[in-house]
Amino acid sequence: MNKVILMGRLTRDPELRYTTVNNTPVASFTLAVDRRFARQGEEKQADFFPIVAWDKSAEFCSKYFTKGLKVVVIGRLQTRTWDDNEGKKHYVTEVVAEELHFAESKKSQGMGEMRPAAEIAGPADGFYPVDDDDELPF
Amino acid sequence: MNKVILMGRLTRDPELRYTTVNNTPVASFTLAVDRRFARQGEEKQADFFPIVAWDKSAEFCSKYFTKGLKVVVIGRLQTRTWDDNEGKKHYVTEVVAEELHFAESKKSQGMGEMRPAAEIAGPADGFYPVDDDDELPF
Amino acid sequence: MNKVILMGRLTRDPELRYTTVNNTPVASFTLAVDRRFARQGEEKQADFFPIVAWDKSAEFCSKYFTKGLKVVVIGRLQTRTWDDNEGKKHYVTEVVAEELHFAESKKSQGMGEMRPAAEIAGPADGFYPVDDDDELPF
Amino acid sequence: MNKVILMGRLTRDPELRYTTVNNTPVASFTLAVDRRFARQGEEKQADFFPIVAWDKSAEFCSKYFTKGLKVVVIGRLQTRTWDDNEGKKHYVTEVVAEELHFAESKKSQGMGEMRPAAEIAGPADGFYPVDDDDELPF
DNA sequence: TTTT
DNA sequence: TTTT
Repeated sequence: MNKVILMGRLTRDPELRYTTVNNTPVASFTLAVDRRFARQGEEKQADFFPIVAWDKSAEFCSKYFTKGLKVVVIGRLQTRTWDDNEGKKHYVTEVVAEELHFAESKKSQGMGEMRPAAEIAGPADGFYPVDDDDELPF
Repeated sequence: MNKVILMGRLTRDPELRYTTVNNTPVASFTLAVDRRFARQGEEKQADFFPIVAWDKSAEFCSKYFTKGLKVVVIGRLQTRTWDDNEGKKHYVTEVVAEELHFAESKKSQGMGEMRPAAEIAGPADGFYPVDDDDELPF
Repeated sequence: MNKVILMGRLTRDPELRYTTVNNTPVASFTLAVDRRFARQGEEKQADFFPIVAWDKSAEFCSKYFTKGLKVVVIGRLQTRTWDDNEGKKHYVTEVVAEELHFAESKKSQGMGEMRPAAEIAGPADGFYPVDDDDELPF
Repeated sequence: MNKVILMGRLTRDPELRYTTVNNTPVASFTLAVDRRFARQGEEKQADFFPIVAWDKSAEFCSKYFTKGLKVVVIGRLQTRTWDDNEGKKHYVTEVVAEELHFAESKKSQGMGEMRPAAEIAGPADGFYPVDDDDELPF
């Protein structure tokens, strides 16, 4: 069992790429999540987490998510390693999105009513993403 | 382990009461949670869940939550029984709130900027600051 | 957003049925979830929640889950109404399983190694259950 | 909102330390979380996440958790930076434990019956009884 | 650098 | 008996 639920704001527009092997869409962005309200009126703090979305959800992201938007990400924690140019191994912990939701009405963005976003899943998964985002009326 | 995470809107203002024994504040309201977007373009559906909050969180609720507001409730599922006037036993499943968050900016309610809601907890608990991570000894 | 995570024990073997319309498999059982450890050594308490599983997961349940087994259920809360024989409306809150996991090794049940159970989903959903439970080596 | 739920095994005994400032107990360990069953019969994979627990829960950890034990960790994701001996900044994402549960009976460890683990919380917090629901005023 |  |  491995479940993560985050609510926060995009620090930038999602970046959409495609895997070289299967041409699978992958989107990535960073989510700024406010820490719990500190009582003594200290300055507001946030954590920044890398989010990865695959396939339909990758496309969904890059289509509807923009810098500053408040969203909910439900997914799983995953670790990835990469080697820097000195050949040193680095460990990155990121959230693989399984569900994406809007967390505030987007009138300010001219997108009308808020609604739950599509249910999504990764490519290495046994189940496949729903495409109900295709029916989103905007 | 028993954890529930819901995002939805209050169907009415929270109702604040006090226990007869310890005069503990208890707030209750109903949360309307939209079902996932129905594919065939059916009418939008929602589930309605009874939420109970205690102590600080009870007071917090009744102070800042109002009918129609979109909030996130994190808590635990619990079952309660009560007897109706015919002496029949009824079973109610409700969510005992452990954390409450605003899920949209509340400009319309004249509260300015959105911010993370107070962290709340059970009756024997209070607010507490969360800057503990500064002290990591390694 | 609507997410529930429960760990507990089956109070009875799951009951498997089929919908009259599509012949969709539906399994149901009750999960006994211990309340948080009370400090003063009071008697142990539990809550009892109705769980519903659909399709592949329904079959998975009725095949591998038995009375007394400790499992983790991840899913969503849902409300259902039914009318009793006096024509009175009743509201039931139940958990629709989306993922099922074993929570303890099942040597005592003669099933060898423990492993994460299949990822599953409901029938009214846009995505469909994985069938990796077919590859479970028992 | 920031919630993580993980089930996995300790890769080593927890390490208990104390902050220099307040002498607050801090325990840390790594949790190996199996990835969802790989379909093509690939070798089993796991992710490894750093867990941090404070105060009561730190002591609880170091007392009852041991290498190889299967546990459930509920907490929040957090980012921390540290500088290596070359003065380079490193980013670590870790899980701050808010609740800890045993996920399997521990007969092999000579502890008799399995039971729900103690509920734990942040530094300014303590244990608390949870029989509050008896007092519902309605 | 990892657990069963 | 329900919210936008």
